[in-house]
Amino acid sequence: MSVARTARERVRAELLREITEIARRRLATDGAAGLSLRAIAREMGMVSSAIHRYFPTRDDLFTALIIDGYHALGEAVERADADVPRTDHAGRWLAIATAVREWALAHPHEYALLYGSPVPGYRAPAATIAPAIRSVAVFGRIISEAYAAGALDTSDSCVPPPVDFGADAARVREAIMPGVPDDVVAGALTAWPGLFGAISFELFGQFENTIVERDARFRHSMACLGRLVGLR
Amino acid sequence: MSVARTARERVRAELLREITEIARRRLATDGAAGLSLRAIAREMGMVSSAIHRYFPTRDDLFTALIIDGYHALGEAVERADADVPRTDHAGRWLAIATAVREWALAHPHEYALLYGSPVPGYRAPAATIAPAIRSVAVFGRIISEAYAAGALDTSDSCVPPPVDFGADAARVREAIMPGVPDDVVAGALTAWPGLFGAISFELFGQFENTIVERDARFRHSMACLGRLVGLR
DNA sequence: TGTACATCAGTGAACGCGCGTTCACTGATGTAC
DNA sequence: TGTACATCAGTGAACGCGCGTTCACTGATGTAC
Repeated sequence: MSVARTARERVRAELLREITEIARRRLATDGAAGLSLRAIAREMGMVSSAIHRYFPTRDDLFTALIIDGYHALGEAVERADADVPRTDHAGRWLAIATAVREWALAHPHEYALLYGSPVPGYRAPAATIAPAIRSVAVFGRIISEAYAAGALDTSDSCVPPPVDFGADAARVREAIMPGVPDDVVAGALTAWPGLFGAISFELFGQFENTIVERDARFRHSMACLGRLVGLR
Repeated sequence: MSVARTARERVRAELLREITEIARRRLATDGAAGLSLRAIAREMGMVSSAIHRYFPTRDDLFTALIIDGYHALGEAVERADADVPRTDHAGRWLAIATAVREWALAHPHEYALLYGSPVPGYRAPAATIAPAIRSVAVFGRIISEAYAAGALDTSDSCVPPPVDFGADAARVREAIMPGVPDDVVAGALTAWPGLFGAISFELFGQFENTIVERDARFRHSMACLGRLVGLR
């Protein structure tokens, strides 16, 4: 019964884990587009067709990797946020930004899979949407709480948002930033992509031969972007 | 003599052009990693080996595409800058940012080649460095001229840069931003990657199902990032 | 506890593709006298 | 202007690889009575 059934199921779960682990490692050498089911099967000592028992299709493996990646990043962000006093909103922002960067530096190819160029021929299914939101939801919570606490200094931070931005702002507010007015939402939608711009530039080589003190530069950039939303 | 010699050379130049044109088109369906010399040769009605007369190696084709891409983007940015009165520094910033975005939207796969995930196994040779600077050099010029004209309002724009940032700032100043003090260089190094973060988010699907008014949002973001350097 | 049956994992062969690069070669174009 | 030679473009065959996916199959594991 359930013990015996678990025996088979446990092996299956373990193999699923091992496949994605090898796949993650192979991303580094082959890239997402070059990821090969056959190569993974070979590395596992399996015959090439056996892998389809676990991932019927190459795209299914991608989907699993993407979902895992978003969750891993989201978890790192949640942990980083939890380590900072709730009322230190600027500190929380810096902490989660740093967590994203550190995760990206530690897992550059997974980061590229999530935030780099899309894989040609692959369309992410709906199942990837919810995990994708996990990290940005933490950011939204920080902004919400800071605003509710009256801790945002928006005196000079940004120009007023355009009038036709209301519907988009409402969507964002509803999803991850309850109670926050349009202009703050707009600022947040500059700061958050700004974080990923900074990381992508660093990771994809745009700072090569120019920027050496990358930690310092990053912290400073994040402080600037934080001020833009009123975090100081 | 030179007329006859040009006959052959003109055919060669034309074929080189045609090959890169097909390659650019194929980027859309195959992605950079999937770009195939054989497929290009096929499309040109050539035998597959003939293409090596033009690009000895697949990597040589990549290099050509990257250099062409940086130049095309750089030219678009230069043209956009030229259309705005020299003293309207904030307007020039918005114009070049918009030019980058429009070029990216019109050539998403070339943009991905330049600013997306690196192609596995390909290392960009030194010949790509100079063209890569062309667009950011225009940005640097705008900042330099604005600063020299006393047009930057840095009163509240950003926190002071970290002390160990001096050497990096000096390198940037020397290369593209003559005469500009460290704190403004630091701000510029937040705004510029911020621009690419905004574009990559839009292009790589992070705004899907959320942001509809993308032009408005982009303009607003750029205004915020501009203020961060003191452009207003 | 033992037996009959159903489920599932992994095998091995095959289908039908694709790729980059090399090499000896033919024939056209260009050059020098 | 004409001839001899050198350069170059394109051919076709080959080398040695790779891939995703399907399918009939064996044999082990799990389930129900």
